[in-house]
Amino acid sequence: MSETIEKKCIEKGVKLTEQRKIIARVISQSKETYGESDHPDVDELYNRVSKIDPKISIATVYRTVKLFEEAGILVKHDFKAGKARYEINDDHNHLIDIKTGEIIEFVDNEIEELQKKVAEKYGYDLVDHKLELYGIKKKN
Amino acid sequence: MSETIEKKCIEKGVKLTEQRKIIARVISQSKETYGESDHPDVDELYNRVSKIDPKISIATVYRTVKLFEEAGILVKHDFKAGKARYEINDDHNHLIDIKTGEIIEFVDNEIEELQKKVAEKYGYDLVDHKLELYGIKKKN
DNA sequence: TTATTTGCAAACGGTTTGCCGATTA
DNA sequence: TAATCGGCAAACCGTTTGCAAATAA
Repeated sequence: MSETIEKKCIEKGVKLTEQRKIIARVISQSKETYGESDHPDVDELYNRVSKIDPKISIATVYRTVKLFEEAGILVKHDFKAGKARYEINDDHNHLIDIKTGEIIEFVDNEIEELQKKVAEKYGYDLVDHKLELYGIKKKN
Repeated sequence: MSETIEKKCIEKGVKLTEQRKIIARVISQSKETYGESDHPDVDELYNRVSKIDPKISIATVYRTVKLFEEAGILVKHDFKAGKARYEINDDHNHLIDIKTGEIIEFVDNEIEELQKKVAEKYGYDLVDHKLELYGIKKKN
């Protein structure tokens, strides 16, 4: 599981340097290591990467995530503007707990279908979409 | 139509100064003046406001849109991170043309319903949502 | 070798803030 | 009058970039 990004780099012809491999692994393993709702920002990524190789600079982290994004390997989120988060591009949506900040990932095919229909209706081909739900946990 | 924001300020107990009135009007009238797909960023807002009263500072524009947002009058968007846009909070979604940047507003009750269902499913009350579709215009 | 990548530190750009005089209730 | 607001300029902070050294093809 945790070499997904490296594989995709090879597929897409992205050169794999030592630094990029380390960054790729940190991202790939983030959920396994930190739990399902882990969505580290670039700074946090940099912290984790630093533990493996303290010589990697934050500029390299920024350059690398941007590179991976441009290759379609990662997607960028701005849940809270001013601090970008990147994660593997596997096309799910987010339900965000506005009290705790917890992030739940979900997929819903019905919604997906309707989105396509809306785009069609306006004469567009849907190439991407972003859906974020913000909620408060029910007490029961 | 174009005093909506002022009315809401009164309802919500937001003090209306001269500067705030001008900013409110510029926002209220943006679509009438600049067309349906007008989504000015703060800088552009500042430009338009300056034409009415050149003494209003950009700091005031920032403080005011934030104030209106906190009062629930405006919503903030970060379509392209790094440049916030504010518009009247009337709960529509956006279809964005990735080639031209054109922004189409739409509402779809079916999608809305499904969103609530998803939140429910995870034990949440939906309090807000953000849906952005990115598309390319079909040639036909 | 030739091209690409990295680390460093400085620059950038949108946004916020401290100060203090002006305005408002 | 007491409290809030607004203008200015400086600070802030996430992100990008120019440069020279290091690495890869």
